[in-house]
Amino acid sequence: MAVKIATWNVNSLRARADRVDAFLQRSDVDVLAIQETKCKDDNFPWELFENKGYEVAHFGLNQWNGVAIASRVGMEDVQRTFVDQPTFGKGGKNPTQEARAIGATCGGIRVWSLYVPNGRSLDDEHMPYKLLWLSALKGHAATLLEKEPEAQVALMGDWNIAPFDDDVWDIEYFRTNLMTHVSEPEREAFHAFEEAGFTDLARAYTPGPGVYTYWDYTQLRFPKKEGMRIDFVLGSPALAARATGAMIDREERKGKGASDHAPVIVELAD
DNA sequence: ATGGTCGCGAGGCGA
Repeated sequence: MAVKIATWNVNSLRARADRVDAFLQRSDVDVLAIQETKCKDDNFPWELFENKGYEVAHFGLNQWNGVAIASRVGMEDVQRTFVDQPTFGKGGKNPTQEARAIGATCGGIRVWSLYVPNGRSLDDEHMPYKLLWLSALKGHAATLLEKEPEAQVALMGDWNIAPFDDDVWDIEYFRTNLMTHVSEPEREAFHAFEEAGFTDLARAYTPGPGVYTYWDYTQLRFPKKEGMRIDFVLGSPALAARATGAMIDREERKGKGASDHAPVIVELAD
């Protein structure tokens, strides 16, 4: 069965409920990986998905982070946090597992909805956390393929990394201002997934330059076309072999009440 | 105009 899978950082599911509803309606996706739900189970809009025939699994601990998977092709073996997922506590105090990863098997695909730590600044303690988090995730993903080389795995989410210079509107601006998302350690952490056998399933169908998935709310970044490509669907070899198309729903970034991220959709053949 | 925008939740943090 041909399926469509998508990832979208909604920046609050409650604030974006109507937009998510409309997106499901028009996109016809079978699986949606959501990031930044910004809620707990108590105030998660379950009916939004159930009314449309989707099963949904959520992992949210507080008003920050929060990840979910909605699927109408099955939802098995839900897993909250991956093996050896690092913890974080500001100033090293009270380190806790954050709600940044949820996995489930949907239609034979091991789907992970991922919200990679931001890093905040190059010299912030959040940056080593980000790098360690990615290293541990890569370890988990590589283990999946060692156990089952033909496994269909989709690592989908907000990676908070722009892997190539063309993935930001002006690399010199980022370099000059010592900005995150483009540093070599971050890029190496991303490319390690490719070395482990994973492929960016959307890029071949959405070539740059000037193609982005995120635009900052400030400084008129969207109308000025100053964005970043930081949301990705990385597929294992068996999944990559099924990819037939992809699109970035840039229209979703327009208008009042938009998330700062656009959905990334990947089409898979039988 | 040395900021400019969001969301959460009720002041400041996170992005």
